[in-house]
Amino acid sequence: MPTRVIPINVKLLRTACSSCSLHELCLPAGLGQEELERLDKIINLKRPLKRGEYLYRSGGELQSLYAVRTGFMKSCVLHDDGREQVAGFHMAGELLGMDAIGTSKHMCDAIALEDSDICEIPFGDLEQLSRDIPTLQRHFHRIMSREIARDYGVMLLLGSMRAEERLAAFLLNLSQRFAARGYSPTRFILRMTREEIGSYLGLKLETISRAFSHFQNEELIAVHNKSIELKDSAGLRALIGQSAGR
Amino acid sequence: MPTRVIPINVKLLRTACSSCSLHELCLPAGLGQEELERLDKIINLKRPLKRGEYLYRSGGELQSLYAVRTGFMKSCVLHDDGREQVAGFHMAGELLGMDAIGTSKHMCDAIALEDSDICEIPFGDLEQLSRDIPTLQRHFHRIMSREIARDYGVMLLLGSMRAEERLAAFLLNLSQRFAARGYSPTRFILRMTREEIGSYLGLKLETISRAFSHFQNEELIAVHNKSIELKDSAGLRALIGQSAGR
DNA sequence: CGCTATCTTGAGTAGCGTCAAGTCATGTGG
DNA sequence: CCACATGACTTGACGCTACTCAAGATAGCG
Repeated sequence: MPTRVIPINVKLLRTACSSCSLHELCLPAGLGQEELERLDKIINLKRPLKRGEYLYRSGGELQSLYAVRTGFMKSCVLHDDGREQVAGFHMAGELLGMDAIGTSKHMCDAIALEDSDICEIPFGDLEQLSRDIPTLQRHFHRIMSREIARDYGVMLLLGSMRAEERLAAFLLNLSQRFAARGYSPTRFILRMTREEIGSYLGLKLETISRAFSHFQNEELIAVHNKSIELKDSAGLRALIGQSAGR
Repeated sequence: MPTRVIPINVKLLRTACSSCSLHELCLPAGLGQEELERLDKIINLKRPLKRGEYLYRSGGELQSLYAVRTGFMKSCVLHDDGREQVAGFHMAGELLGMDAIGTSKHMCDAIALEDSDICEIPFGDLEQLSRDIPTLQRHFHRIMSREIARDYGVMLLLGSMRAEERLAAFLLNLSQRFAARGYSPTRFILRMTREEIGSYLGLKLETISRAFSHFQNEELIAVHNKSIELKDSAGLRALIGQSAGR
């Protein structure tokens, strides 16, 4: 028996938003059947990404926006001097690449943290279609706006929270996003390393590790390697804003 | 002689993007004459804001987006626990309020840092019009995307730069934005307090003050109260990325 | 089964925050 | 026009948080 999967013809592969369990979370939210089919026509399913593979690279030309269908991605901003920072983690139903519309060049790398399926949405087609379908236009604007709102939240976190507050906020945010996808809000697997969490939160990996240990001692969470159980979400929530803050 | 200016009828006041010196920086960039006139029809000039006045408040319903015509604004994100952080400073030609499209509620306060004139763009009208005018649609998307890209830059700054790097990056950013508006890139007046700069950069006002003094000793800048002269922009640029970084 | 990446924990330190005192600029009312 | 009040800024001394460096444990992968 062959151990390799037969290669898939990328071009011909058609997703069907209409049959995707995420369609109420993702770009097509709110569309009717006929509109869904029109959207389906412009969307391609990319070759699945293996863990560690790039979806796009900083500096690359914007072709498409991408939606995570399954899996887990991160985006990393790069500074000239080689510094690098995780700007976001993306799970199923979330849209990537919107930072590139302004300049037509991606300003970050997008990398798979686990094997992932990605829907490709050619941007020109999307703009065209959203002129015809006001609901789609409206929802696309909402998605971009939510990204801005999320960024403001991260800025608040980075600029005014101390280490343990940041980590608590991060865990609660993950929990809420898992819940929205029908997964347990209290037990989940971290797809990223301590270093990546640290990078996202503006902290060093040792600080993340210590904070995990401390939360565990306080019985707020249970950690075993990458698996997390939130044992006292309310406690975590209470922890945010307690420390005087900067 | 009356010392008070005669009140202006807010509703009837019509701006004219076509005659605005900022129109190539602002929303109408790239539009033709006829399109400009259609955009003019949906835009109102608000009553001028006095220093300290709110343009909108966190939690308020989204009605319109706003463009700064003259003056200087800040937006402040509020955290439940009362913490507050400056999320951005906005100068002429820049658009405010895009964070609210996702939820229909503003997630920050917008406050005038000096007397300012503001153009009001009813959001529903803008969506409508941008379906008719692809150039406008495209440019609106670019503006939202640029806001996302800017936010990523701020996240990088907050997450991975030390105090003096942050301030240097901030000064260079202001310089470049003044230059784009035809003002001197090397001499300008800070419209905000040290505390507001600190809040934006995730630092305390004392740290800002010390960094200014240090830059002055190094002859990178000259500071007198709120007026700044950049004496060695290259030096400031070199300073970013030198210190080991986090 | 061994190699490597990842994680944990400890000890020492640097950078920035905190607190405090004092200067300076701006505006107000007498 | 000056005296005074107020807010903004500067500077110093000290302390705490999170970083750095280092050693060892653990897990995942080939």
